[in-house]
Amino acid sequence: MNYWLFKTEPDTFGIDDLISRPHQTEPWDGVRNYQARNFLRDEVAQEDEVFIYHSSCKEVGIAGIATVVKAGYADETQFDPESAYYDPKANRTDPRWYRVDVKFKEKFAQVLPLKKIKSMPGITDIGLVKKGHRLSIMPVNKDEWRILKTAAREL
DNA sequence: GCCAACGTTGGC
DNA sequence: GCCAACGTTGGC
Repeated sequence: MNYWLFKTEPDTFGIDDLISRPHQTEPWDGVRNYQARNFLRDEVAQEDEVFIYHSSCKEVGIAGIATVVKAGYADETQFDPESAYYDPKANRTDPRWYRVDVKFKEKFAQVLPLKKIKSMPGITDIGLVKKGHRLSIMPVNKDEWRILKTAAREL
């Protein structure tokens, strides 16, 4: 089992939106970065766990946890001319963009702030604290997953 | 709104 | 395949 961090802008779709969805489940679509796409297509597996990270908002940080309930499959929005994520160069025989389905698991009482994450001694590997921190889908190693989850629950 | 740190595009 | 120009992300 692997661990991940998915970024989202809560003004558009945050952890509360995930909670209010039918079955508390939502396709994680609209990812349009090749490195992030490769993770979604090749590595994110059913039952993996995911930190839901809120960006570009008042309280930047990790808001909760979701579980992957469906591994990578074609992101339907790439084929939809009405969608903001439409990609005219995409084709169905060889989809360019992928998504997974995630289901809500846990919401922390408070968001674990980015500032705090950066100050934690054991947290040196996660993409948030390194260069290349703009990736919207990033792996989290097992040790840092445990440290961050524990810290978030103790807030 | 600023701007650093990227990623992508396209001319050559 | 290089790289300048351009676009986007995201913290502050």
